Amino acid sequence: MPDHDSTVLLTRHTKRRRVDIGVKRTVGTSTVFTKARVNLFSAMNPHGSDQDVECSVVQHTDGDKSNVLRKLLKRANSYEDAMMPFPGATIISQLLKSNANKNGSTELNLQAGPLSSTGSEANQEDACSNSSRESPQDRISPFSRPSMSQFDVDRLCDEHLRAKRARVENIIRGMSHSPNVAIRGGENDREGGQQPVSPRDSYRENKRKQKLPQQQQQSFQQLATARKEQKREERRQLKQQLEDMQKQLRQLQEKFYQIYDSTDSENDEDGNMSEDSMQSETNDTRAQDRSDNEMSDLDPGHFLDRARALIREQEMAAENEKLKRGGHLRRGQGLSSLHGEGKQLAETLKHELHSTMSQVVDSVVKMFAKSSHHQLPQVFPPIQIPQARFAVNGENHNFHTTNQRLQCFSDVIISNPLDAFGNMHVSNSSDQTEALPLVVRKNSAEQSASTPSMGGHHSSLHQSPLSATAGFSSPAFRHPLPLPLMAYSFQSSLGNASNTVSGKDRSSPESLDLTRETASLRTKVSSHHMNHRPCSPMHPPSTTEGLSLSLIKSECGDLQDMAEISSYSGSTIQEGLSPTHLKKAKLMFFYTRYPSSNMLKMFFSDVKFNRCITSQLIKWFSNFREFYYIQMEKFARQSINDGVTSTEELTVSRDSELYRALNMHYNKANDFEQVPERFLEVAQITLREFFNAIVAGKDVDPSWKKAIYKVICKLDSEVPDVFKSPNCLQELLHE
DNA sequence: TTATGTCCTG
DNA sequence: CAGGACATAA
Repeated sequence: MPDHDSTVLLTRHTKRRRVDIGVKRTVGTSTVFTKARVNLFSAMNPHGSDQDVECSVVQHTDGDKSNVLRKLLKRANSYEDAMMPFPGATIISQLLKSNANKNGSTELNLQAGPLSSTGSEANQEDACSNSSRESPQDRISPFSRPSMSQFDVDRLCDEHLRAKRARVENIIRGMSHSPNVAIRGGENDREGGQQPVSPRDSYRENKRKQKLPQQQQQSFQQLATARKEQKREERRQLKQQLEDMQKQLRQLQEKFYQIYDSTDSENDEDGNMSEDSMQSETNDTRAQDRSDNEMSDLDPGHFLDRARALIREQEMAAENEKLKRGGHLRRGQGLSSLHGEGKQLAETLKHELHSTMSQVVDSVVKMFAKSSHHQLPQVFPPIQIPQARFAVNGENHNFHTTNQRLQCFSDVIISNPLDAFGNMHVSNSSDQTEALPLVVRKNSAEQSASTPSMGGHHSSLHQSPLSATAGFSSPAFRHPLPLPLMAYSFQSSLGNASNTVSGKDRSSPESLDLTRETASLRTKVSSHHMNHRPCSPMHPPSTTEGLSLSLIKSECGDLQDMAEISSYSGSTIQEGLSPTHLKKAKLMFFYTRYPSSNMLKMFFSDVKFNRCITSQLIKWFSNFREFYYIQMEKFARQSINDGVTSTEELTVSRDSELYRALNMHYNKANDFEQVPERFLEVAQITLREFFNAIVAGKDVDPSWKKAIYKVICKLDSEVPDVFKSPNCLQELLHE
């Protein structure tokens, strides 16, 4: 039984019919949650022991899930944290690290199972480090051969091996500039090789080395050299690409500066602006020098860094441009023609710049992803480096495919789906037809640069619900103008995405809260239509939890509907209901209390109807009626209390308080001056109906209002045709 | 099942 | 005003 049935209704005068039926209501998880919250937080139900047990179980699983999520988030954060101190760290090393973490966590989670209470963070960390500590002994390579256990043979191989290993490690070190990874690899190395070893240790070491049979070693050598070649080749390609990019950028910058010059010559107040542009130019050259220097020691991380830096520079330039334009605008000294021209050019340039940068970043990322895809599995499995920590319970997971690794990688990165939306939409920026606010661009550009696996590489990702929603929302974001329903659609896309992503758990309290949050924010988004984020990114844990657990039941969450919505993005038909529509609906309520959905479609012809719009409109009128009937009941009771005995005394005029209350609700600004007389009549009839029913004591019947509703629904009048016009409000209010 | 409506909550 | 739970008619 739901809580309000048991608690609230006790104190209520009006009993709902389904109070009785309520017994039938299944004890769904959601009600259990509600109950659990009541139990846990209000301690209002000290005797519900059975339910408490149930609740604790459910709560537990939920807690575990959120633990997992928190962990994932934390890992994602720690990934970013780790990135920060080591800007030179290669993506590969980071990838390895994140994978180590990721694998550790997922493995353990699988082990522990969702119901286990041991899935605590500390436990995981312990297990992780344990596995890494014990891995040298525990690891069993599939290539190991028992016949290599002879001590002499080992010794013969030893030096050879050592040389090879040194080479391999050089390669790895060349790839990874990350100090921590390098150090860790070194530690591992010293552990086994360079320190003076006791016989026992050396035995252990030899035992470990047996895991590399000679044949394997030979092929490994070949692989290493082949890989070197490959890397050189890719290096060349990347270098060339970067040079091309830089060339393009320089050209674009020159265009920019031409504009600067043309305006600067006319205005000497822009000294600091020129300085800024100079600075960015010097930054550019300096950075270029640096990158040229590092070109010989190329690694993909630098490409990304470089790309990011370039984006920032371009954005700075663009911003300066914008500021300058603003300045000119303010001064407005006959520059209007030049200004318009320049602005247009600037817009074009900005767009070009942005799309170029996106392409470049994407291609670099793709390159990198490809190279890592090829190289990782070849090089790393046989080498004894920290991936040993992947081994859990003697099982070696070094042989995970790169796809898996990348999947994990991206999983961690996309821990905040909202950010992911942002990324998606910006990585498609070739579609972008209008300049987005710089802040947004900057943010997302950086993000897209820092999420390499999200580029074209992960084709499966593009089939995912996430991308579906992104694909849906990006056209919406492209229209900065009236998109009030964006919130609605956004919410539905969230609901849909999470629905598909993680199954059918739609009963967490968080999800409810999230829904409310989005709901309450929805209207805000409506009025500030460019606010892309109904859910604050300030609370990634709750947001993400809400998303993945949530599975908001969304009435319009069908892909079909979303496709409908998106397919209409280009037309003049609005995708959603605006405050204007609400106002219009309220005015229509003066004529009709029970509009049919067909009628609504006729009168809101400027809205693209789908199921969700229809139900929203219907809901509006339902809410209007609710208010209307509440007022009626209130005034009826009031008049009874005031001693009114005959319905004849009950009249509704434009002066009456009842009318004022209603008018205040449906016509707040009172700018609609043609409230039909019929409305007053209907209101009066309703009031009398309520009065009679109450006097007759019918209100003891839980459904006593139904009879009244039946009467009232027949009193609808025709809505004037003016309301069919999309601009009816202007016509109605300014006549 | 779906569409619609009501009641309740926030 | 919106969402959820539920009822009910079609």
